[in-house]
Amino acid sequence: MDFTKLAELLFPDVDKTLEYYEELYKERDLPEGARVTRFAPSPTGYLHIGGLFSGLISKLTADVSGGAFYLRIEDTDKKREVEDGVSGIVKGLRDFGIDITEGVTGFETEAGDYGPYTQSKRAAVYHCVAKKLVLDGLAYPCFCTAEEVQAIRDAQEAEGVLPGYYGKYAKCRDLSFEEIKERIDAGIPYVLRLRSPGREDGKITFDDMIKGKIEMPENIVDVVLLKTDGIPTYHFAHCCDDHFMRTTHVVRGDEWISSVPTHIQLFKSCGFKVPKYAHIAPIMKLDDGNKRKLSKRKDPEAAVEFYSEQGYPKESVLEYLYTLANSNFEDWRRANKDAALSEFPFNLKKMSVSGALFDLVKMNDVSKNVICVKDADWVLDRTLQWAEEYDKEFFELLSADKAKARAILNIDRENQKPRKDIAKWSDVPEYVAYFYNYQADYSVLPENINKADAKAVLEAYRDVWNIVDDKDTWFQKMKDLCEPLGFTPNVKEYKADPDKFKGHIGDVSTIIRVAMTSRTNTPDLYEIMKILGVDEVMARIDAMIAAL
RNA sequence: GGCCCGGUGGUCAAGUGGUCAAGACACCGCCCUUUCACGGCGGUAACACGAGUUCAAAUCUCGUCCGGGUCACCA
Repeated sequence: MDFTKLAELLFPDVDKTLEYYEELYKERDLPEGARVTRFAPSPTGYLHIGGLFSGLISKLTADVSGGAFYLRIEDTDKKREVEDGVSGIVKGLRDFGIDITEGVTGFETEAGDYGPYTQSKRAAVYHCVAKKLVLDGLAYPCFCTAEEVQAIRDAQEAEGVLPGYYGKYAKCRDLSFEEIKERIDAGIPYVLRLRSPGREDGKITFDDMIKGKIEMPENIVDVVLLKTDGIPTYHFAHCCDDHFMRTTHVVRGDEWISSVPTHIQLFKSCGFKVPKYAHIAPIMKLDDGNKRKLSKRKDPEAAVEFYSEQGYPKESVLEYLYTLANSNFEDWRRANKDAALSEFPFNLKKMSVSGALFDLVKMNDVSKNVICVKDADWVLDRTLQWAEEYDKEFFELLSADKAKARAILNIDRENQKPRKDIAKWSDVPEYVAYFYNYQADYSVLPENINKADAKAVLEAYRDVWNIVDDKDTWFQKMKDLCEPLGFTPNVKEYKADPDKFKGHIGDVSTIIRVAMTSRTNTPDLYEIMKILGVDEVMARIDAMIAAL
């Protein structure tokens, strides 16, 4: 067979050579050891938390090596296409700290010397490589219909042999030039297949940077390179793009691991250098006692949007993802409380081999630690940003009196003992609720406190409280209340002989706390009362007295 | 089913032949305390199972079981 004739028949429009592209997309000028990585999602408009994770790992891998990271859009599946599926992804990445400086940067925009970075715009490159493969006798057109391919598969299943288009089952593999030309002239659609050089019982080993050494059967299947419409399959596009974009390390989800033999074979067939692979385990969820991948359809927390809606600061999401990525991150964070995330010595080799369960409780803890050390302005600012988008009513409420809002959020903040009340901005409305539209609920008063005693405490307290008191005076007055009413200001004394007292200072303060807030757990009461103001404090005390 | 990968407390996990098997979250208790918190200290709780190799196995080998992934003109 004259492959030159075949190549011309199949690709009459390809006028460039491989050398042309080799020259166009030069080796990157980077220091020794620098890694080039990418994140390459489909433009579904939806960013999965697993995608964010994968993108983050990819970027970190490049960053710690002084390399490059870019975003490529893999839109070779027309069926999946959605209107502008790119912006949502770019925004999602940006919202959580991954700014794209190379590759696709938004709807119809991109940056960098290795573009276009959108696969649908790279047909010329794929066809050029495909032509070369045909020229080398490593690819051929296949005219089998979907039904025929399925029939082959069914027969193989019945026979109990490896399913797929290969060897003696590959009906179109050895068509003559004339047969091919006849069909093409007749307008019969065809795909381009790899003429796999794999041996039936060949083995291939490769070293995955996360999973380690893996041995697998060599690929023998004549995989599809170009679909009927001339668009490449993932496998072929991966090979061409990662070669010409000069990717050195392919970081991707481990669902790809089983196609590595195919990919390595493709790279070699094209005469390209095989990149290093790092396959990361997916983020899982516990469902009915079984682990499974977080699912776009079933799990709201799978979408990155969820974290925006809930109001998790991007810093928190990032910190949590870091803890999943490298388990020594938490130790590092404790030792470097103020260090920027970028200073963390991320190590691809320390990635977990199997999938971690996503733990929202842990995530909340991480987030509380992030938020508790920030100042009130930052907290107010972020809360307002969140509320403006997701809780308009609350936004209006806070905006109406920012000084008050700031004062509330500043209670017990900016001191040595920060509270950890807020994990996400959607916690704030509830957290500050008793300052606005107060609905009293005295049922929270602990059962060990007698109502008559509570009433007595409140009646006595309403006469002594004074908004101008400093904190020591304020507290002293509360203590002074204790003994005349049968309580003790000394907790130890109470514990030594509980029967001697009606309660201790903690109970007294709880009574007042409940009157003010209808809660038993709040930040500093002294500050709360100052913010409420004289009228409100008196009104709330009176209201509770009346209710008891 | 074939082929890969994995199985350490409820969760995330250190661990690479010799440790009374780290640490974090969650839970419980105590302490501190001028309330609430924060913090400190302590506790419950794990090497999937069975054989081997070895003086010695979470660690190496084999088998079993369980979990995950993948077998497209989807990525």
